[in-house]
Amino acid sequence: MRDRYEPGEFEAGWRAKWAGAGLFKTREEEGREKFYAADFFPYPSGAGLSVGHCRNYVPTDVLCRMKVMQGFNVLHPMGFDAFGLPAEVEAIKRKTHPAPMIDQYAANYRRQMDLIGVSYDWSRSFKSSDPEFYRWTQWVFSLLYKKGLAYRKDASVNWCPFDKTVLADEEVVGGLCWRCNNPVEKKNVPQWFFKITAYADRLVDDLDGLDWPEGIKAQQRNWIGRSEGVEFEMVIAAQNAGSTAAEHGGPVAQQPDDHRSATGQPLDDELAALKAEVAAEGGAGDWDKQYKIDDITKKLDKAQEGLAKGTAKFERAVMNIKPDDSESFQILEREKRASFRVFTTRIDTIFGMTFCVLAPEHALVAKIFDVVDAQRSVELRDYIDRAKRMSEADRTAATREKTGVFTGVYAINPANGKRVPVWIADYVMMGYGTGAIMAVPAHDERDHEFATKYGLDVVPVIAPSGGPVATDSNPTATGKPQGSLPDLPFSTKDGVMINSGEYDGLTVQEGQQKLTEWITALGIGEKKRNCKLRDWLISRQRYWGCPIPVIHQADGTMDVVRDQDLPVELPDVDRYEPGEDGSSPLAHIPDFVNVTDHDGRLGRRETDTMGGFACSSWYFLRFCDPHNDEKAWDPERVKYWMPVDCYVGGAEHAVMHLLYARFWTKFLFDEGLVTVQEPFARLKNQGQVLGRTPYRRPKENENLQVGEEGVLVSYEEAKTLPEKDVTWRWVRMSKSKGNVVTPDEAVEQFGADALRLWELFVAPFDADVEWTNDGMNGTARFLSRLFKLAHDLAGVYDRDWHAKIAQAPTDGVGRELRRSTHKFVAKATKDIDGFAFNTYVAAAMEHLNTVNDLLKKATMTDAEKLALSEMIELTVLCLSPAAPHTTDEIWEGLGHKGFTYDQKWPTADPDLAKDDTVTIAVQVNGKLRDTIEMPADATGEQLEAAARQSEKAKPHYEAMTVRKVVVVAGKLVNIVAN
RNA sequence: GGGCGAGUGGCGGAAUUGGUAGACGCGCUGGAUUUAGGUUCCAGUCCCGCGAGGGGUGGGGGUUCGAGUCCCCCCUUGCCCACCA
Repeated sequence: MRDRYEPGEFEAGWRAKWAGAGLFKTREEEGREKFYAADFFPYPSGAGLSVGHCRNYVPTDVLCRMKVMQGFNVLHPMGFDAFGLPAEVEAIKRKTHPAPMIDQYAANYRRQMDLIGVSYDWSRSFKSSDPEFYRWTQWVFSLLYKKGLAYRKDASVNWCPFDKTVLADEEVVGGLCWRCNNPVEKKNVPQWFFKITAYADRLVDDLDGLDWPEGIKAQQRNWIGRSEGVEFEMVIAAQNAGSTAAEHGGPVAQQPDDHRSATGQPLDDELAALKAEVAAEGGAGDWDKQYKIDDITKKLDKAQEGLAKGTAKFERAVMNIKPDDSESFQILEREKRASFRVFTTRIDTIFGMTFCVLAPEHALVAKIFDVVDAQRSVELRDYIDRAKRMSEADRTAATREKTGVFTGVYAINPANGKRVPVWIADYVMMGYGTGAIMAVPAHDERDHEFATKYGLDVVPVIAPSGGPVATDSNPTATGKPQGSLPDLPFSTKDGVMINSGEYDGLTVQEGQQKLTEWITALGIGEKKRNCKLRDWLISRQRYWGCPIPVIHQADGTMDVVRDQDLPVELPDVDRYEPGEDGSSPLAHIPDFVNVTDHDGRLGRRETDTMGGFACSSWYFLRFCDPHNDEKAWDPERVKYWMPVDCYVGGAEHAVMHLLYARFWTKFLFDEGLVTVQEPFARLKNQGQVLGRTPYRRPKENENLQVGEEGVLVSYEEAKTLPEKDVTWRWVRMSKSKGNVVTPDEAVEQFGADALRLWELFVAPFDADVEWTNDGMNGTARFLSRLFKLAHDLAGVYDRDWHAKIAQAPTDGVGRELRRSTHKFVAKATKDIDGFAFNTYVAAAMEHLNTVNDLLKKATMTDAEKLALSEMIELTVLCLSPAAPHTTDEIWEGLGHKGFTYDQKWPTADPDLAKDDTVTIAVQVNGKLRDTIEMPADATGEQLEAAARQSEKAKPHYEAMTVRKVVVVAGKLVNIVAN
């Protein structure tokens, strides 16, 4: 047996033997538990793998290898996310076709993955661009289409003029394209969407049951952005066409409204009972009951058609418009109830509404043109046109000052009957809620900024908790008004209502409930949940993607391609560049476009393709049954393997891939095609690997991009520059930064197992790493020590140790060896399961150090020889997942045939691992003064007695009175004295 | 601005979850072996102090017999989201 780690001599040989034996072929044997682990579906970039990718693949591999040894049926597949923009862009740049290019890149990825010994079952591998795969992507599309969850509509979409493609919302980062960082524009074209919003509630609610990093769950919740509030109707009041700006928001005489009377309508018993329950519970927080109440209320309202609308109460509260003879008013009258709806999460602040804002795209804006004078109409048009032209980036720039324009019309605040001016401003987004808001400048920063700029009223209606504050409507309250309110605006929910009529004094929570009840009873509003999440824009006007399987008929209708006619194959063409106008290249291929459907009708194929995230939304299902050409999968196979027990990849996919895959899985669950509602039971994000990257100072007259602090240079150039002009920064490894360390070079220099161990050991799994090769010296050294130890013990190794060791004496060095061995077995098992790979490797090193120390004391008794046999065998097996080449080499050197991968994972004996003496800390007043060795099972009395004997501790309390002695079994004795 | 996280030797990081801070490794220092070393082995390595001892986990307070760990305030920093009503 070799006595040192010489990776060049044996590692490649073992990889060949593993492949030859089909070692990593998935087993589906009866009577074993299953374990499905997957790494994120990688796009095979031309740059190849870096040591950063390995930080994803090696830990998963270690876990899978242990699970195999523990007797699980393990599914550990790998495939390639071949379709999509990155591949197409690269192919265009290299003036080649994406298909052969991707094949070449994927082959290189596979070569590199094999090089570091990852145990993928390549017999299950596929690329998303294989027709045998995307046939079923199209099939899922057709299922979604049939359920109304895939639809086509004209949409203002994110358009990247540089990449000439439409982007999903998730692909727009700060108004810039996620791929090329160019500003994204708005463009109005027909597009395909998946109705992910229909699943928004479940996508939020089901996060709770997932073993995922909390940060990722929070990001998904935040992205979906569910919020609960009230949506209600605001009715337009007119004003004189020639009225002055001074009238904006000017107070009008308040009508003595009786809000509560509106709730006095007859209620059915159930409703009354529910309300009583809510009241009994303190009245706050129980949304489920609230929803029930709302439901019943709505039904009641419908049953008694017009109850609310027909009542005088309603007329008084809502149609409280000052009679006025202006032409505009008459038009509005004719329109009958010109109105708009607003959404608020703070209905409790409704009395503080001093104006309303419509998004420039709001439908009501067109009507307003008709009722305002010519000059104002020009102003409005001008503002709206400018808003439309503006890019998303400009419009949403956080630093931008708010702009807006008064429409000339007013709406009625239903709470107090006051007229409030209606403005148009682009800080209100058409895509969220109703595209219109009630503005409460006292308690909303954005509204406050706007109100300040345009001189609109600010009326505080909440006083933070800490005592009632005197107000107009409650002048006798005990608190002093002056200085009691913090600077406006503030948005606390921990406060009481003021300036709110009969609601004064209620807490925010009480107010929300009462006002919601009131506005619901009034019939102009109801509780509502809103989401920031929008439907998933899936179509791309690009070549390199999965074709959307739809045929447009001559009569303007659409048909989805029949299952038996799938796949709609991507035509093999020479030219596939996108058109300048944003049209799909497929649209220019007559053979593709013109189609005769199964009924013999002439039609036109849909020429859009799907964005790459469609493929990655179900590939993990295909791995369960990858070669099925009858169906996308056999439900039995998917039922067996799903869910993915452990899913590993980078945190950058927190919202896109992971949200889409969850959506498809839920949809397929609803269709009865899969048995799980969630695809990934456990998710782990590895930390990023950063490479040392040189930047030089900008030269004179050289402009830096915003956010850049220097000019990126190559290592070669950095060497030629004076030291003071170069700053080294840690930047994520990428080809473009020139800071990539490849596994190829690391394996060449240090060996695959040294690389694997270093990937595990370098830092906690989820921590970012500033990569240096130096550490691999340490892991290679460790492997050499392991070889040396095995080499030296080969002569005493008795492979029948197991049968004999029970009879051997259990004391001295032999006992110590066994203790260290079993401690390591326990630690390795626990740490691998817990993704604590760094401490797993550290424990192996510590164990080896202990063994080497013990060996110096050993006299090679029979008992010691057996303990050493056990030690070397179990140590090798427990290191097999991390350093498989090395352990197989040693295994063979010890006289075994086959692979450690096929061996049974050792089980630790807790009795053997247990210490029989422990070091007890002797503290005086919490300060360490001495340590004493005691039997592990010593009683508290014995510990205290021994501690009191300590000569080192005595001087520190002799002169004092001992007040108490704290004894912690197995840990310490603390003598408290003063 | 919001959400989540993190601050421990020269460096990466350990710490049984409130119980001996610095495991393990890198680097460094000294020694041995070697023709040589990007080799191997041995010893040392938180700071101050000759010493007994003292100080020490970003800073300040608190709870406790005892705090890296829990609570409050502050500072620094990473990532994600960002006019979402």
